[in-house]
Amino acid sequence: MAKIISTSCIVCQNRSDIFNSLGPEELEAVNCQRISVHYNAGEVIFKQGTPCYYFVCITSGLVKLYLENENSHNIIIGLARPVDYIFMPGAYVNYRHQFTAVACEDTTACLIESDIWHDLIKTNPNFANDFIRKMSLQSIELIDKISSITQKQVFGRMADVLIYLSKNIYFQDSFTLTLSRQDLADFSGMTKESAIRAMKKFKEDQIISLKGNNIEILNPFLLETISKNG
Amino acid sequence: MAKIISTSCIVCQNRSDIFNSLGPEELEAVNCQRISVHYNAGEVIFKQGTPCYYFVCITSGLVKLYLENENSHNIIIGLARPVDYIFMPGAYVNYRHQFTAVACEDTTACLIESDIWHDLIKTNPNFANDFIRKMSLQSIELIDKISSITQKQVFGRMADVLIYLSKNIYFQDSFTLTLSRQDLADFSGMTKESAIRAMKKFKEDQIISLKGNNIEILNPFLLETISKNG
DNA sequence: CGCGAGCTTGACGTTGTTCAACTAGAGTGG
DNA sequence: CCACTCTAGTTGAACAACGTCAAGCTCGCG
Repeated sequence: MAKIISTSCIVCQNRSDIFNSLGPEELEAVNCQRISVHYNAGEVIFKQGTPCYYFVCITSGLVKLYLENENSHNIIIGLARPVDYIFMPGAYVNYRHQFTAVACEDTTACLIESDIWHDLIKTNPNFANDFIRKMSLQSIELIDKISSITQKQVFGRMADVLIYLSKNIYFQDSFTLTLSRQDLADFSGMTKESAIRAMKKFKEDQIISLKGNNIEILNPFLLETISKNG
Repeated sequence: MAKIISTSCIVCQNRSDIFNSLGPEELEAVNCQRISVHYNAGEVIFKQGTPCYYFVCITSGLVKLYLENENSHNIIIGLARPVDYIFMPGAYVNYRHQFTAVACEDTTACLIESDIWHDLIKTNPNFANDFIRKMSLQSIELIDKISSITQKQVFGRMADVLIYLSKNIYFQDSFTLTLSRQDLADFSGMTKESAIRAMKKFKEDQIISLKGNNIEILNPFLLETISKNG
């Protein structure tokens, strides 16, 4: 976790889409203020329940967002990738983090003070509009997660997770997992053992190929069917 | 489902809080355009998957918002009460309803065109700010729901629902349910039978009194404990 | 080569669903 | 006014899905 040097927001290639509606002066204001940080895999970016002062924009790596529970297993409610920022519902409500963020891979992120963010919302209607759109997308993802976890059984849930990973995280049918089996389990709301058994079944049925952390979806159509039928 | 006459938004007592940041001209613009509608208990206000043109503000009654699933049971993701409006994440994304809304009691609502709403967001920063705060609250509710349903067993989940109803819907420890047992089950992500058994247990343990649809929480402290321990 | 963390597998137990039967109350038509 | 029906609620028994537990495995690393 060390501060690193990086280019200005104005020319940054890893800038989140949300900043596209900002003019050069606004971007410069963000740039002056931002803090760029490197996290090693496994390091905590922020903890559930702690105050939130910063918006976190991911410029490289992969971050898991999960709900902690002392009595029970954790549950991953989302992943954040480069060109994404981490949505923070608490930033407008109780100024607390609702969930914990941990780097799954080595990750770099820019921290942007929420004051600046709030100012931009108030002064730039397009930024506000894009922000609302992003929050809406996030709500839809949460609703999808509720639907998946409550209305489907293990195979359907695991199918959802594999589809999500290939479409929204790795952008390929074939990918090398940087999440552990425990993470997959937490993401699909089941135990590690159930996750492993579900994947084993998919492998036996030739729906995926699975060698260690290398996954290839061989039959996306069947996987979709399993996802649909629960 | 008939159009009814009602007072202007400017003096309306049942107006949603979100409108507090509007000036008289803005309120008048909303007023000119709004459509007031009465729904009988059980009537559908809008269906999951259909286009959304209106924001729905509840002025009386109670509305359940739920995810439909042909293979599986429905799941209620929220309730909307007077002085609330129904959040619609689709209004900024795909212009489709993500869930179905059905009146649990006789309900009146004002429909407000989303165009007006979008204009207000763009022209009135305070309105935008309040809207973002409301969406944030909604996200937190969804996260809480995920936490409740995935990290707790039936008793914990039912405790959550009873606490939610008393604190956020009926505003009393003693209330007459206008939701069916099936609704309670859908709200806590379990079957009707499990819901009934959980309530029966609470009754036996003197945590609640239960006569038909009349519920009184006798031991809120114990109920909180059950909620915490899952 | 040995250690340890994460992964894998099987046996078993628990939770909660499913199914089927029964009850109570509300509405309907003879 | 009384059967009749229909729906929501209730209960018990059987069953399936999934979690728990314990043991063994693999692979990277010192």
